[in-house]
Order: sequence, then C-alpha cells, then structure tokens
Amino acid sequence: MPTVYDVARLAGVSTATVSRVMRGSDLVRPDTRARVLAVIDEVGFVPDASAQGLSRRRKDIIGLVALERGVDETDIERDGLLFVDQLVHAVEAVLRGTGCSLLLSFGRNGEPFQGRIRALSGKVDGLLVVEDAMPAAQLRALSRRLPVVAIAASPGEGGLDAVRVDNAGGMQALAAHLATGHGYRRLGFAGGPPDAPDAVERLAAFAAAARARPGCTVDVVPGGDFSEASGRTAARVLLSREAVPEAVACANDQMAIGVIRELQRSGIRVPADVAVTGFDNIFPGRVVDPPLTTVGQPFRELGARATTRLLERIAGSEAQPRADVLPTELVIRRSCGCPVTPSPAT
Amino acid sequence: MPTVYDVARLAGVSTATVSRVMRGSDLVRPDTRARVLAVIDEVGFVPDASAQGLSRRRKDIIGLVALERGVDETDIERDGLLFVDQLVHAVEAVLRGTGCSLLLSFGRNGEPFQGRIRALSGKVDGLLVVEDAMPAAQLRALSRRLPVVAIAASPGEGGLDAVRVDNAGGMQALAAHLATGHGYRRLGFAGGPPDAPDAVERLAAFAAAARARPGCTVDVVPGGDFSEASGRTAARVLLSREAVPEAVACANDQMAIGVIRELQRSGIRVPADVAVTGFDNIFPGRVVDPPLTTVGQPFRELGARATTRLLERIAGSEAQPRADVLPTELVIRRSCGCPVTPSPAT
DNA sequence: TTGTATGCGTTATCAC
DNA sequence: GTGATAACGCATACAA
Repeated sequence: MPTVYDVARLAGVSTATVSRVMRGSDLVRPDTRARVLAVIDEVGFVPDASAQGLSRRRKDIIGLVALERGVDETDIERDGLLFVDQLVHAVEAVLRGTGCSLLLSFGRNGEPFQGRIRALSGKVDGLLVVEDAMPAAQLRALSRRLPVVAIAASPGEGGLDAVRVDNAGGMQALAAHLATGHGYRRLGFAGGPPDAPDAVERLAAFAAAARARPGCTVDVVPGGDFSEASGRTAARVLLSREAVPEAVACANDQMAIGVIRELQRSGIRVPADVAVTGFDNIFPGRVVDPPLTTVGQPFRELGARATTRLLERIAGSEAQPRADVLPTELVIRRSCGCPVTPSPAT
Repeated sequence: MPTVYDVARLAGVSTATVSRVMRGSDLVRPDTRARVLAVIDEVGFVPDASAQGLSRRRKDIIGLVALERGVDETDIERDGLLFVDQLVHAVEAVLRGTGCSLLLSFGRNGEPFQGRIRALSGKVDGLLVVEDAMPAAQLRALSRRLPVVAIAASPGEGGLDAVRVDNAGGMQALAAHLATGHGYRRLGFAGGPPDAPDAVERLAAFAAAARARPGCTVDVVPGGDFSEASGRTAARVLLSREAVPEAVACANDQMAIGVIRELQRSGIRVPADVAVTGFDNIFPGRVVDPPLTTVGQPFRELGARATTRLLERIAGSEAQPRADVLPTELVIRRSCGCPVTPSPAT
C-alpha cells in the first residue's frame, strides 16, 4: 500500500506537496503537480482514511442506525424492510454530492444494540437515529458527544434535532375519509410495535379521531410488528370478533397488505365487505389487489432533511435544535371502497 | 471528546493499560481494570476509530458499491430497489456478529462513480462490488490493493472471488415450464439493462432455451432498466406487434409487474390472454394480482456468502479465488397460467 | 512555491 | 502487571 511518503520520494517532492496536490491546493506549480499526479496514478495511491481522519479530525462518514423488525431470521423471502430502505437511499442520495459516506447498522428487536452503537459512534462524524433505536437517555448522552439527528423518533424529545412526519394529521384525514366519506362506523385498527413512535402516534390519532365521531367505535388489535405476517395475525383476531369491522386501518402498508390477503383467504371481499387502509405508500401497496388506500409519507424528504441538518451540525452549525414535521398525504386508491380511479399509471 | 490519555490520567494508569482494558486483555489486575472501567464509563470514552485504524492497520469497515437503476431522481414514490436492499440486509446480518460495519455507496447510471469508489476504498478493509459497478479493468486494479468480492458480476472474470446465482438454470427451467408445461409457442422477453450481467444472462439463457424448442419464437424487447416503468414500456411495445406473445418473461420481478399492470390496463387478461413471469422473487411479486410466477434467487445466501468470503480474505486467507454459483428455484404462482395453488400463505 | 517538523489517538514492543 | 515510547499515514503551521 503506497503512502504519501512513497509518492513524495518517487516524485522528488515533500509529503506536504503531495498532500497539497491531493487536496487540490493551487499553491503548487503546475509542472510539480503534474509530476506528483503522474506518480499517484502510477502507484495507485489512495490516501488512508484513518490517517486522514486522525489528522483532520473528521472522518467523512455518517452513521445510520435503525431497527429491523418483523423479520424472522430464518425467513428466506423477506417482506423487504421498505421504510428503512427508502430512507437509506434518500440519505445516500444527499451524501452522493459530498465526500461523506454512509455507514449503517441495523438492530434487531430484542438483541443488544447499545454496544454496537457505541462502537459505531467512534467511526463516524455524526449519527442518524431512526425510530427509537436507542433509549432516550442514551440518545441524549450520545448527542453530547456527537451531532445526532433523530428520524421518526418520539416527539417531545426537546433539545434535539429531529425530523418526523405528520402521523396524526395523516390519520385524522384518513379517519375522516373512512367515517365521514364512506360512513363506516365499526372501525378496526391493526396496531404496530409499541416501541415504534410512528406506530403509537398513528394508533392514538386514528382512535381519537374516529371516536370523536358519534357512533364510531374502534376495535384495536395491538402488538403487530410492521410485518405482513403480523397483519395477517391481526386480521385473524378481527375475524374472530362477533362483529367484524367495516373498515380496518393499519399501522403501515405491509400490515395492511397482510390484513387484505388474510381477509381474502377467508372469503371476505375487500373493500366490499371490509375496507382496509395502510400507511407509508410503498410500492407493494400500489400493486396489491385492491390497490391500497394509504397515507403517504415523504421518505425522500425525510431522509434528505435529516441528512442536510446533520451535515450542517458537523460543519459546526450552532443553530437552535429543531424538530421538523413533514406533511403526509392521503392517497386514495380502492381498498377503502372508493371507485376505480381512472388515473393513468398509479 | 475524551481520549485514552484522559482516561489514563483520571484512573492513574498508563495509556497502555487503558488500551489493555478496552481490548479485554486479561493481563491486567481486576481492581485496576475496575478502576479504569469506572473512568471510561464516567467520561463516556469511546475509542476513536481513525486512530485505531491507523494503529491496527485495520478499519473494521467493509464497503458495498452498487448501481441504482431505473429510478428517476424526481420520483417521489420509488419502486424500491429491492434487489440491492435485500443484499444490504443480508450483508449487514453477517456483519452484525463481527466488529465490522458496512459502508455503502450507490452509483447512478451514467454519473461518474469511479472517483467515489476510489475515495471509498481508502475507508474500508475490503469491498463488495455488486453487478458491474465498475469496469473490469478497474476492478482488477482495485483487487490488487484490497480484498474484493464481486456479487452478480459478469462471469468469466477469472482470478477474482465472486458469488452469483444460476441465472441460466433458472431461465431454462422457466422456459421449459412455459413451453413444455403450458405449451406456449409465441414467447416474449422484456429485457433489462445491457450493462447488468444478470439481465444479459437471463435474456440469453431464456432465448436459447426457448428457441431450442421446435416452433418457439422469442420476441425480445431490450433496453429495460429493471424498473416497473420500463416493464410498462416493454408491454406497450409488445402490444404494438402484429402478434402479441402468449407468454412474456421478464428480466426481473419489477419489470414483470410493470408488464402485468400495463397489459391489464389495456384490457388484456393475465394469464388468460398473456402469461407473464419475473425473476428475483421479491415481496411485491407475491402481492400482485395475479401472483407472479418467477425464479427465486437466494438473496440472503448471496450476501452472506460474499461477506463471509470477504471477511476471510481480510483475515488473510490465501485460498484460491473462487466463483460460486448459487442455485435458483422456479417459483410457480399464477401469472404463468397455472391454477390457483391452495398453499397456506404465499 | 516548497520543505520541515509536529500532532492527531491508538496499539504494540519493549523494558521494568 | 504495568509503564514509557515508537510507530501508523496524513495534514498543517511555520520556515525557508
């Protein structure tokens, strides 16, 4: 592995000059630069990031930690953890324009994650923390040593940069559509993980909005894990009730898809017999039959906003920490009972 | 940011002892260890990975570089790049048990990627290269400086560790099922990116297998990009032909889903009028109506195998480079024209 | 414009 | 068991 010393020697210059050439400094004579560049190219010199990081006190790496949920380790055919995947791509897209890279680490439900996050924090300049990937206390402690931006974390964590989406607003719009628009009264809700802030908020907002309407009831099935399988389970529970709901809202799209398919497997027509809705607006929801009515969240913007903020912090921004809330959007398709939309290609 | 020096001073020991405690060496007296540990915990010391990397000549980071295709930058609702996402999770799952982290970098179709890979190579101990994320020549050059394992790369790159799946075998089985099983004669193929080794292999194998059967023709529509949108485009092309195929195989599942939906939008029944098949076996293919007959590839194993191999190389393995080919599996659902399978929950 | 010398935070090789 | 101390490879303040 060639180092600056090798390059310097071969080019007949000092290491300082090599460094200048690498960093694109213009305080170097063109012919010197050319000579150095030639050597660099010839020996295939690539600066060691560890050494650079040590010297510049900056690693040009940010980390993203998230939870992997609802995935059986032995499952070959996974659901696809669409939410976090979308986020990863959104973050990476922003980083693409910078010299920064993305380091990622997923924690699984129960497994010890704190230790890994700790170690990881030594490898990065800043951290994106998705959902409540770590306890609030540790989050705060971490954020004193390192720029941290929380994504989709529990609200109320003041003094911390955070970006989340308007779960409540989306659910209220959805409840209104279901109750007022369609006139459904007996509602159901397939809840997500209790430790997922998004899931908690969605459930609370939906239940509150629905129950605020006269005659509306909400049959909540808690304990899902955002996976399709847990949606199926919830559907079975709902089917075992004396009065099956007219409409079932779900913590996310994957669970909604599970609910739809399980209902259909039991001979129930969706949405004719039971309407079903999701949250997220991921690709499979457009594909399932019937197409899923859902609440769309702006993945791209969520990741981009958080990343931009983190980069600013790393660059030294001392601005007041902010908690941004991004708008969500009701996406009407057919699973709620609305007629076929003649839209070109949704 | 506390350093070993701070900890050493506070604990009244030398930095060497702190280092020993951190690394879990047992050559340190229990009470000393306890004292050091207490200080570490109190000041929240986390070793700087750059310094560690410099000293240990090992960064405990591996990189993954892949291509992002078929995604319009302005698209809000993305298809989800399921293939690479699956891979990322599989890789991360293996890394989870080690002290190693995953750094990732996506390149977009045309954009300059080589420079970023170069810089990235200074940050990692080894590299996973997906598809032909970089020219063969550069790949070889890189692999001389760094352990590299190619995933789903073009075959024939001898002397390099590689893991791929049996695209040809899968396609042959599929062609046999379509031609012999169902008796389709006029076949179509919605091809993927010419620079995607998987896509090229799948097309070649399918066309060869099909044309080897008497009476079979294959109408190939090249130039897709693995996205659902490009599947729709291909479907439109096929529809404009004087003789629409009886069955259309596709480069991947997303394109197949696009084909299905576009055909349906034109009033064509799938599979009654035209059968459609995919490749990959991703979640949306189970959800689409009709459920997609496809060729399943072992994402998990693909990522795990490659990662394990890379880790071995980094650990110093001098074993002969190998190119593993993982088996694929025909997944029969309904889009090929097979009757409803009464399977419990596919 | 270029070179010299030092620091960055850790690990490891020695001594003690 | 523990403590000095020399790398590790790069960036940079300061000289020249």
